[in-house]
Amino acid sequence: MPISLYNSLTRRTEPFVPLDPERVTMYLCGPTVYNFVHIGNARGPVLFDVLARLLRRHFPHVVYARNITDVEDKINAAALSEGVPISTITERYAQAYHDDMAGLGIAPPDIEPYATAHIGEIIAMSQALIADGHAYAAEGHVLFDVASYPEYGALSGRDTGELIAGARVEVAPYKRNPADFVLWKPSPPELVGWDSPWGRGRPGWHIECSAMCAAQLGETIDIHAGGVDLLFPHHENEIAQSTCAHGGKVFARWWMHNGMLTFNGRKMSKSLGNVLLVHELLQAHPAEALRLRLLSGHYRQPLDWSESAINQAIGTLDGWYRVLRDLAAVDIPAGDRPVPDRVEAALCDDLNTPQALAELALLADAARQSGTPEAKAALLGGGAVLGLLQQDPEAWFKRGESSVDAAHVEDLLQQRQAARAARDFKRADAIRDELAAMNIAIEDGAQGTRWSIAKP
RNA sequence: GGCCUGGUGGCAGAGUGGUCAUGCAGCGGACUGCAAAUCCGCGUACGCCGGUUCGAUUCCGACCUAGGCCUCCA
Repeated sequence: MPISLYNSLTRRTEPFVPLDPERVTMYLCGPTVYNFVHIGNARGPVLFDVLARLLRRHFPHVVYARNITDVEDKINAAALSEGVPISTITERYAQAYHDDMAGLGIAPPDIEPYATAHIGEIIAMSQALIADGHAYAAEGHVLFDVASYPEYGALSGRDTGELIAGARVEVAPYKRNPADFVLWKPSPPELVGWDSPWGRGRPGWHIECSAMCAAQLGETIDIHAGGVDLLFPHHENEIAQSTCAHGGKVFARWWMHNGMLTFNGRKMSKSLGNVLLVHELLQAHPAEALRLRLLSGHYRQPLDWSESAINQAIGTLDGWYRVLRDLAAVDIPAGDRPVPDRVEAALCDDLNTPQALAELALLADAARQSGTPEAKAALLGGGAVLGLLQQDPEAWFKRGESSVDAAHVEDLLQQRQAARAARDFKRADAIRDELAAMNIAIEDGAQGTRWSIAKP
């Protein structure tokens, strides 16, 4: 089944054909580790995790890199305000990031390059750009000369003249052109810095990704992904740097951009301060519900986040897990869960996760009605490619169980059963009310009475 | 101001030139001691106005409106 992906560069959905089918390369712009990440930051990692899994099913060798930006001015600011070295900040938040990603069921990338481990490459790339007339040094800075690259603006659909006319870019006296951007900048003694041909300094943000891509994946990569907010200027600048540094070679063959997550209709961002942190959400909600919500809209569309949206996701998962619980006796070995064609087809169609979820709902329905091992295997297989339905159903329904006294619940259920047998329904209902007050929901079925946490 | 996306039933959210999205919630019925779950059934959905067409939610144009980027940002 061929994969088609929308390419931001051509603005069309095109059949995905890697440069080298034996080695498919993908890069996602990772976090700058100066703070906890919010749920909007997690949208890309979740989506491109699903994409990486899809690619791995189609190609024998996929190299997926997601970087850690561990040198950047915001890190410096955080380190300064806490009075600690930047490594204290970056190590703390890189660890938090890993915890958050794992919490959301995101598989680690194959490679996780750190910017500070690529300073040599960054300097070398800057030197190469200067040597070829694409960059210049001025007052301890190195700047990319936008005028030297006529294709600049191809990704974002802007032309250089328009950018200059925009006049909202920083105008610094050492810039030849207001649109020129920094590759290297000087560091005062109190800030982290590395020796370079231009004095002690630190890299600009854009070139870090270019250097890490080239070092880890090669000069031309198949897919470069990130949020649309990075499309300009970050990705535009990456293209300019990498293309010019590599003799005009195509930098990334596919550009993929996920839409923004909004909260109350506004983009969720640290600078706006309307953020919901992943590690806090993970404490309050089941991880799969967060993941389902992130996958429930098409990746290129904006997606709004709300409490009710999470509750809807929980309701959906309840239904699916109920099917699995009813089929608990049917054992499906982990290796015997094929990916259903219709789920695969949806994902192959430009990663249409909402369609894949609709297919999953139909599979759940089929499994509920037929109860066959094949149907259960299909449901599990479909869930797995989306990172859903990975838990034991009992665990799903009894999450948060530690807060209740299970023995006491069982005791009450036995008392209720006795009352029912004696046709003392008033007493039975009173016990049910008592359980409800304890946040326990019960269900009488052919196999006896089940209980679960009503609102974990 | 420039560039770009969207506006689908109570909510979420795909998709398509001409019978179906799907999920959550709701309503009616069956089942159940009653619930829950399950099963059956239900709701004149496609911003507004024109145009193209035998036929448009789907194509084209205008308008209204929401959001993103143009500055750090996933």
